[in-house]
Amino acid sequence: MHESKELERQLPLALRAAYMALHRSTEAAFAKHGVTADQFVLLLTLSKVRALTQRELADRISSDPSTVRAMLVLLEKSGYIDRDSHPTDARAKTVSLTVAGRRKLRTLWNVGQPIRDELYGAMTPEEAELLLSLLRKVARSFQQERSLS
Amino acid sequence: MHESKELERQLPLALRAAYMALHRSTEAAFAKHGVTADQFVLLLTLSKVRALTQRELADRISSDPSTVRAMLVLLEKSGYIDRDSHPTDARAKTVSLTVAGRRKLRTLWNVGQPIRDELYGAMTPEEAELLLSLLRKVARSFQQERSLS
DNA sequence: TATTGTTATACTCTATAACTATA
DNA sequence: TATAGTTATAGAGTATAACAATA
Repeated sequence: MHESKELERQLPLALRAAYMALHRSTEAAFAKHGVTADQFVLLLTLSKVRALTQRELADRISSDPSTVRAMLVLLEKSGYIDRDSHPTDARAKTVSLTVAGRRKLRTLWNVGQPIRDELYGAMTPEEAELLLSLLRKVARSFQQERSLS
Repeated sequence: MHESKELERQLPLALRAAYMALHRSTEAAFAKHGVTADQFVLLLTLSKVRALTQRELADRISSDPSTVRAMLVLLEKSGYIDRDSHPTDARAKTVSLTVAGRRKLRTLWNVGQPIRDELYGAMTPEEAELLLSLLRKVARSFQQERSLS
């Protein structure tokens, strides 16, 4: 009873603190490479598929079309992504990595390796697996709430 | 071997997705109350102690003095916090909640209850406890890295 | 009618560097 | 010398609303 009241307060703050720590480390590591942590997430998301529309991209990185556009404009200026007209939907644009974008992503992946080592060094593989599944439960619980409205 | 490579990629993204989902829900819930999710975290942090300096506050909410100052200026304008000169250190200021700030925090706590219900509804109390301890391990692993520099 | 993307706009958070005052 | 806070400044993400073109 009493413990759970405390837990209730601490879990959201702990989630924030853990993310902030990760985000800050990533931001610092990427600073000299001219890419933000969020831009890295966008590039990484693009690398897993051939191409996405801006709307799909916004959903996947937990953002919105307006924000994604602002990020894409910056990334396009840096030459890391292309925006082409969609083959079947004339309203949409397909976003994809350029060759330079793929190369940059490989560099960033290596730059971020010490951060991931730090992360996984703090727990066993079993704990990491468990954490992953719990985090997904958390994300899913809010997505359901979102789709209700 | 191969699974762990995938896990390695997914855990940071899952942490981000979970936090973003929480943050977005919180932001939406607080929007009509004129307070951001980050300001709520600041108020909540202040509520747990009598008073803090701006430097201490920055550390506790995983931020920096400049950002904290910007937030405090807004919160002071809204009448939720006071900044008084520190009793023994003339350089420092002590930040504390006003009566209005405490009242606002109570309101915000209630407004946020459905979000926490959503969060805890997605898992058992044991899982919540486990998630909390794993998130703390994550945060601690990066704090150590930080203090080395 | 609904959806994709754009544009304009405003706000918040972030972060660095130079600075003052104090320890 | 180091630290607490301020200030100026710039940039990046967030988000809403109005809009055009298309489905």
